[in-house]
Amino acid sequence: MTQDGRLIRGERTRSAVLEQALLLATVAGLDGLSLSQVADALGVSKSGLFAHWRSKEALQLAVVDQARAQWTDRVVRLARAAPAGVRRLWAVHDSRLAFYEAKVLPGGCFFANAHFEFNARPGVIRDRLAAELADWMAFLTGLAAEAVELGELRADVSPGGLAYLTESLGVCAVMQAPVLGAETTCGQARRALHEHLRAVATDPTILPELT
Amino acid sequence: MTQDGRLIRGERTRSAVLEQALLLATVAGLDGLSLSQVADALGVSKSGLFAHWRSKEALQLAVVDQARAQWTDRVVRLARAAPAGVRRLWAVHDSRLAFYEAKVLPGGCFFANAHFEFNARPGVIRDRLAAELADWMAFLTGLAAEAVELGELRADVSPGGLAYLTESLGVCAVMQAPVLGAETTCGQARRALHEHLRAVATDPTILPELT
DNA sequence: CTACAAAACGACCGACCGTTCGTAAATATA
DNA sequence: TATATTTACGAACGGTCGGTCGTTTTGTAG
Repeated sequence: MTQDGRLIRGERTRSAVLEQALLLATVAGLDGLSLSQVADALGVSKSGLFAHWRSKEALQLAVVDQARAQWTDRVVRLARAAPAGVRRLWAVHDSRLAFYEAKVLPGGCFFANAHFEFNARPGVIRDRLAAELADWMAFLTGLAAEAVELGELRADVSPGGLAYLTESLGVCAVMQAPVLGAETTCGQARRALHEHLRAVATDPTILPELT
Repeated sequence: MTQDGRLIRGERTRSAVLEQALLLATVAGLDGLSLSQVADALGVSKSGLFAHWRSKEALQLAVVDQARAQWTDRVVRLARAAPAGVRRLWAVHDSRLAFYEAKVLPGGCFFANAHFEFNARPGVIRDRLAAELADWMAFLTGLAAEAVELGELRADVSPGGLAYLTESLGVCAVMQAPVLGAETTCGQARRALHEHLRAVATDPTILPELT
């Protein structure tokens, strides 16, 4: 290990592997991910991967971390710029759809893909994905509850129900993207939540107009 | 071939294989499906499968047919009993969620799983899945349009938007099922669409109460 | 009973999988 | 420069995969 703060060699390849593995996993699936393909794509040896992770499963868990970090950076962080309440909830929805439209990941959404892949496969990975989903839903529910407390949404709005609706529209958008095109389906997801929020907001003009 | 109408041996094993393959595919994925496992589960030889389908891909396409037939029988057919219009749209949503709750398929929803699995994998299977999804969305949109024409929904309701919302809630329900339990998540999906339909219906009492 | 065709089988193939292990190169410390 | 440690490598292993082929069983028709 170096004494200064520079990235040592191992850490550089480690993050390069994770980045590449995330890309491949969103296409081939987290389980369908092939260590040979990851290694070949980076020009490193397959056996070298086992110096960083003791097994394929350990690498898969690290990929989940990588996806979470990317999601936090590209979706959650952007939304924190919006003022708390209904506008922040909308910002999350919007930047999430923008993330899909930007096609950062060739396979659409890592978490959606992984959830359906491990739906019926108990184990460490499914538990981890479940925890991530619970976190995410709690985050959305918290945003909705905040909007109610601020008086920006009608008092009879259920934060959990609104979070569920928001998540539903996002998931469906990425599912239909390959069929209808990401722009079309993300547009539908935007319009649907926009209309719904305007309908349950105390001040319908609080949201920006949809272009 | 027999001269009477009885099922000959080949057809019986053929349908038994498809049934078993559908079960396994919803867990391991349509691509992760193993011919050896299918054969072993039925006590037949793997090589015998190639007498019915020339390749794994051909079997996979047949499994899609099988899933479609099951879906039509367990979801669409039930809904046709409801009167046309908003009540039929609701019946589709309700029987679909009941199908999930009944846990007929151990992996949740075959189509949802398959869509996310093949999201970024062009080819015959993805094209087929895309066609199925297009059919399904057209079906939902038609139901919504019918409800508008009958005057049961406000005239400014977009049939496509309503269909998208309905599909979203269903997909998200099956995605979250392993985390929160199918009953909880299907309940949320029911409540969400029920509220929405009551809000946009010309006569809010047209739908049955939610128990 | 014989003849024939549909159906199923067992053995085998090459390819790829995740994993192990002994060794060599690269980089740090002294 | 010499040493120690991290990092990466090539070769090989057992196992599973989809797929092929020749043979045998099964069920019907004549």
